[in-house]
Amino acid sequence: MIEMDQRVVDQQCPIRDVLDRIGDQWSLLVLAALQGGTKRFNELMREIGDISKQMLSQTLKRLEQDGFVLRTLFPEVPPRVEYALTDLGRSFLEPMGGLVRWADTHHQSIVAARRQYAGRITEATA
Amino acid sequence: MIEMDQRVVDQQCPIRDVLDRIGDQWSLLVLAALQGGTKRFNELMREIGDISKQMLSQTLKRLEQDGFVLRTLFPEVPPRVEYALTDLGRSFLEPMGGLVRWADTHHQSIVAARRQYAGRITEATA
DNA sequence: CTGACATGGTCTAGGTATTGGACCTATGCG
DNA sequence: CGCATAGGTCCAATACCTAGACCATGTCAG
Repeated sequence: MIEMDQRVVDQQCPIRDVLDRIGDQWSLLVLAALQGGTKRFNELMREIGDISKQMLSQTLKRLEQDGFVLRTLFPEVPPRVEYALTDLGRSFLEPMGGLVRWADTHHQSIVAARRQYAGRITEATA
Repeated sequence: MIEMDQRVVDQQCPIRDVLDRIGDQWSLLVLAALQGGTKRFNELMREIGDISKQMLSQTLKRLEQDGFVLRTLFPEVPPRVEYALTDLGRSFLEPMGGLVRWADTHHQSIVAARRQYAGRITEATA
């Protein structure tokens, strides 16, 4: 069995703490976007597409706070702000890569499961 | 570089689709709880602790829909329902284990980053 | 016989989070 | 002057989530 035990479910555990942070709607996406290199705020907005300014701002703030991302403000006008992954952030790309590879490999099974489920529902209500 | 490219950020891509599903507040936790074996509804409630019935119900329904979890209803009174991981669900434990290991290893760095950030803020506003 | 209890949910009311859009700063450009 | 630009913040409206009441039905205590 994989090294993942009861602690995951314990509300006080470090793993839960980390999972709660990255397990939100946007953090993984922002990290994925930054994986391509340093990016500016609006660049991230465009790239992710359907994230609101406020959420992007908040997500970046939390990622910065937790040490995944480095924020650099160039005091020009209009201001320029660059976001880049820290070493910690880059190290996170590895387990995240595993997740992404899994998603890529098993996506078909998931789509199939959804179709089958929809089928079952239709049957049941018919 | 890890095999994770621009597609991650594309809203139509399979990876994004999967990430959106597991990237909610509870899915990972439920999967972690089920990793220990078949569980009943209230057992999951107790184990996770701070999840509401509605969210647990909804999360389980989605996980079932996507083929991660198998739901078995025993038509007794009071009804008994058991939730177990499918093969797909079990296969997901592997990349998830990577994530958990990373969290465990780097938690200290994150806590340190938070402390440092708090320090900086205090400085800036002082 | 009456009534409480148990399970696995669903429904509703109220609170919290998220969204889209207006607005702000300050300068350069026509 | 007046608009554009970059990176946000603020607010109102909306979506989401929570706690708790409620449902069905059979079993067991009294």
